[in-house]
Amino acid sequence: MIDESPKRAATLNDVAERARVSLATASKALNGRADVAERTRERVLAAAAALEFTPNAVARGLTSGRTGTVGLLTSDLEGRFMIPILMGAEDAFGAGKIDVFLCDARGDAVREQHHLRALLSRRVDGIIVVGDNTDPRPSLGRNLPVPVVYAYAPSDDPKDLSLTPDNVTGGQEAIEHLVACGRSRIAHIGGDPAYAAARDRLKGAQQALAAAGLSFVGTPMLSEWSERWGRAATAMLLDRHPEIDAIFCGSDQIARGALDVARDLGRDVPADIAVMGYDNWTLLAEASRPELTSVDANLQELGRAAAQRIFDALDGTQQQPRGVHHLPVRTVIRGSTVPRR
Amino acid sequence: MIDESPKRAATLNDVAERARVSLATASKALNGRADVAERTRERVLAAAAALEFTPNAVARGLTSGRTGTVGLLTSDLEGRFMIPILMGAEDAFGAGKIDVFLCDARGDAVREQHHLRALLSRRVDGIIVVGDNTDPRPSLGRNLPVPVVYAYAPSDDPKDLSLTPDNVTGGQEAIEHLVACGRSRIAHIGGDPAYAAARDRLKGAQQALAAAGLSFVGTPMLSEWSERWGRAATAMLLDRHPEIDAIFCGSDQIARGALDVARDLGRDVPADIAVMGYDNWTLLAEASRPELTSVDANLQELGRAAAQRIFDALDGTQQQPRGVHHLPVRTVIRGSTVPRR
DNA sequence: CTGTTAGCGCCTTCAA
DNA sequence: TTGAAGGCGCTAACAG
Repeated sequence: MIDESPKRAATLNDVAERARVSLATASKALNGRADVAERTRERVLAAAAALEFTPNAVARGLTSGRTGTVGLLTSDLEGRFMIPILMGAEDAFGAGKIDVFLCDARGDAVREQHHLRALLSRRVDGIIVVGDNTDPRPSLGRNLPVPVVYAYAPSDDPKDLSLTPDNVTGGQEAIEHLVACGRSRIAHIGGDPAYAAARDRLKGAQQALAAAGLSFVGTPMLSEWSERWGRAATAMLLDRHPEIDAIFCGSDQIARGALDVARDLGRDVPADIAVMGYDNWTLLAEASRPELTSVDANLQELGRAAAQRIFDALDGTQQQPRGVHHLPVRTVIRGSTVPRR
Repeated sequence: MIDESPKRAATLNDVAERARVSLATASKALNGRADVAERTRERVLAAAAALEFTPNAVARGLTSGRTGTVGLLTSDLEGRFMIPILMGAEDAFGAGKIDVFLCDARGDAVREQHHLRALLSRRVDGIIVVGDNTDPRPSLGRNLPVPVVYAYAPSDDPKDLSLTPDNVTGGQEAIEHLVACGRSRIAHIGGDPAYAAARDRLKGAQQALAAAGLSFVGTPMLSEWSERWGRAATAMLLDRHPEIDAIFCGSDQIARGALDVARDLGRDVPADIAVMGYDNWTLLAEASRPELTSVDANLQELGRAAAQRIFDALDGTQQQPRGVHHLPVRTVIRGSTVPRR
């Protein structure tokens, strides 16, 4: 007879009774503790199996104080940056025995506060706050009862721990790569200058140019994180400065627009003009013609690191580090800067 | 003196002591029950506020049997389809007082089983299983102790409840739109025929064509869900059948490739050729030149619906529905099929 | 080795 | 209107 109705989950008590032992003994047996006779343990395990016993982590958490649970508080799930970070964190935790509460605040402070309360009431062991840009964001506050790590968007409170990609170095590396490819007449098309990301990448690029005894051709153009802007800016650029031999773009979307216009105008990439993107959004980078060289922020690694910090804080052995940490990026080279052999 | 170290969360007992009432009274006062004197209630609330008391949902769940928690079991977080579904579900739940456990099985059955155990041990009130394609997937099994809803990828067990977009109707609507735009020499470039999505969309398209007394120009070409394939197929198509006046593509990526090649070959879109995509991935659709008409699967709505089914099951009032439900799609019209005025 | 007992934090009867 | 007591499922001392 197959029971199709959802059944009540078996409890440790049920197991104990079936195995004809006390509740405590059943607990010990199932938790693999030494002070249980082997035969007894077998009986208990058999009973547990027969009953499809699933230990109640909720009850367990009540006693231990640990729930084996962390909160992931994002400000915009849709954002392209959330996902890899979230994956990295989920990955690092999933390896162990921790589950992740996902909360999307939709960029709304009130909703965020609401979710924070909910997470605390569920007694999460830690919280990761994920932003969708690298501008500092308001801190959740000090002395919360659990460790908090800010990922991508740093907290505005230096007492908090924040992990964010190193956009300045990213800009540097981009220019260094272009220079290494023999380019010297380089232009820049960036994203919205209201974003720290746009400014930091530009800053790094300018530092690297100066170090190489160069400077940008024309004024760096910052406006919008869009393909459309990439197209418009490239058209202007090639019109005013036909001599440029490389464009460093502030995002892959912008770069994609640049590629399209360069092609329309009959310029060969990378022979005439090298084009670099930023973010290494493979979906765009690998679908481009030619494929796009881009700077990767290692977001999955960043998510993993954030999870690791939570672990560390839980172990409590180490002093919880503070401040904003800038994590390394890496340049992924493809056909838009180096011709295929 | 500011305490910077994480502090122990206050318990109901602390509140009761501070308010000089019994634990039971404090509980009643905080839960807004009637049988508490107004002055007493005020004292309790004040004490709770002073202590920043956050009720322990874990302990509460122990007694009530409900944890106010559901599991979201995805097979591939990266997948483009997860996110809107996940958002819809998170949205629907967030409106109430339910939090979501996110688990990414990485497409691995073993890991999925592992996560399932974890979710059950945490006594989630329900589970949503999200797939990244519309092919039937193995059921988690019958008579689990909680309600389960399959989203996007249906379960292979008809006794389960599955919500999946109606790709056949989507294909129909696409063709109907093209026909309404006055096109009659229509070709199809689809994705990987190993996917039900590719076959279903084609099937719907053929039905609609037949209904209009038409048939595809050339043989429908199915191969890969990529821009590259869109480019290659379009080049072949325009070479063999220069007379075609519309291309229905199985995805926005394919359509994007088609647009690019049409432009390269000097064809005007939409004047000479109308191009339709599928999925309404705004990132691609709105960045195209011209912007791309596409079929939207209403995934966020689908996620919301899945959440709603969990709610219904929890209320327990209604009989849990079963079987595969095909949810409606909608065509989003943009410049690639209808010229801007 | 095994079982008894006391909580973990909260809610819910049931008396007082 | 209040408070004492029991229990949710489990673990961690202690005794036996």
